[in-house]
Amino acid sequence: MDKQGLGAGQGLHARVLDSLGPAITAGEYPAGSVLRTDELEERFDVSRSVIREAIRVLESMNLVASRRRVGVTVLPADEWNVYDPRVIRWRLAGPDRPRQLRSLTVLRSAVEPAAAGLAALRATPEQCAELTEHALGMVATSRGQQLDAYLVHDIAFHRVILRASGNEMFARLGDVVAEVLTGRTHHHVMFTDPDPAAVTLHVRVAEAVRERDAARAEALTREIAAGAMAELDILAP
Amino acid sequence: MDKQGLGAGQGLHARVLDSLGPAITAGEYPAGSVLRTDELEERFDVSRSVIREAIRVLESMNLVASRRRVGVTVLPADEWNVYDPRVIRWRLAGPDRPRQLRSLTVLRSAVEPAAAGLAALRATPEQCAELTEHALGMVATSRGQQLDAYLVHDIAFHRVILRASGNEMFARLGDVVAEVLTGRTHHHVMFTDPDPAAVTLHVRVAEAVRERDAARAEALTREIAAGAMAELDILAP
DNA sequence: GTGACTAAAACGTCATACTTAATTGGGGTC
DNA sequence: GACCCCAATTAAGTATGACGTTTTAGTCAC
Repeated sequence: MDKQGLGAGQGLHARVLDSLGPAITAGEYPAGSVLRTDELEERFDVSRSVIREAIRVLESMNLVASRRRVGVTVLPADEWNVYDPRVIRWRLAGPDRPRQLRSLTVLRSAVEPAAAGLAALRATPEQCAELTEHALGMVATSRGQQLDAYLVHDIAFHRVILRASGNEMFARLGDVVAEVLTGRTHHHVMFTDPDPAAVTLHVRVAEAVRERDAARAEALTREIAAGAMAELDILAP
Repeated sequence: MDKQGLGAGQGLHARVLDSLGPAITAGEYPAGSVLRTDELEERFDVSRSVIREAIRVLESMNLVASRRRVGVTVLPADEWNVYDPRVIRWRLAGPDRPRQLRSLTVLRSAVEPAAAGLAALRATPEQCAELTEHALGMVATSRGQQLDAYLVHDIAFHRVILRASGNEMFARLGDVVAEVLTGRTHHHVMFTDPDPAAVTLHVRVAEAVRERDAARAEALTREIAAGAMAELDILAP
């Protein structure tokens, strides 16, 4: 997977970050809470430079704001850079994971159909092949408790769609989709095999893209998205 | 506007950041370029701490990666955290502004209709009022070279829609939309008054939301988005 | 030619001294 | 008693020197 985000990278500042970030996004420090550098310094038993660098990163995510004479104050949640991959991951690991999963799924539902439509227009032959390959992979692993293998193909499929759209903003949501799909499989603990209807839809999307049928690719992807929302009891708008 | 992003905040590290960030996103340092801290230290005439903190922030945006013995290397553009507000602003200020504007407009076109649909279901009476107020403001300022006043209402209108959707991921795109709209007005230098059709559409969206007609709000917003894409010669999918 | 060992280069960490800005509170004036 | 101004305090910001760690590259022996 990706390098940043998971596990305490290397370096002390990353360790501090991976302790403070989740704590803040989990709401352990309510908005307005104050962190003092020297207190953290003692708490983590590291030097000031390390704390300062961690704080700078948190500040760049808009999780905190640092002001002289007052300290580092935690910002309200609606100011956080919620598109930052690490913030997303921290929040998905924390208590408001369900809420976060819903938000992200709604975002997916808006973006992926559009991406699929564009992909139908712009996908390269290689990307079409990848798409077909992963759709077939999903079919092959859709029965008999092969959830992990299925997940791999599912993630890859959506990643290719987003990348093939040719839009960099869409492409960058690949990690988000991966997190959501992983979360769904592992948390919502699906002991049951995937919905066959969803599997079929993926195959048909791959077909539509291959045939350059943008409208159909978009509509089919919208159906996939509707299914994902239904799973989370989100009313279909 | 927002605190972070514009102008060299306060503090030396912010000044370094506002010099390096735009340079990197502008492609002045091709992917793989190496920056050495002591070189930067001398170049900006600041201490190591300052450089290191700036580097940490660039690293958190995935613009660079720092490795021992080799230095700070610039990452390829497709790894950047393109949703970071500062990255967005830097890129909009740089040479690939047109490309960036297109990407963001396509993103808007995917997100805003969905947001409008949700807003119709969830907007509070206050938000409905704000919406109407800004739509009327747009009407009032749509003639006679009042582009700046018009822009204010336009931005506010779209911000309310995104916020009223009740989805935090959508809400956070308010700044992006603001940048795009501002960019369109100031760069694409519109000497002409806004398109009357677009103005009318905004009024009708406000109506639809007030009347809780999600489908209509979504469809009308889709029309607005199509107009924005047409302005940039993006083929409507 | 292959292997291991060594040396150097760059970032990473620590400790400390000093600077700057903002808040607080006291004292003075009206 | 209310208000304003100034100074003291506090915590972040900056600078600097020393040392640790990792990675690359080069050399030397076999």
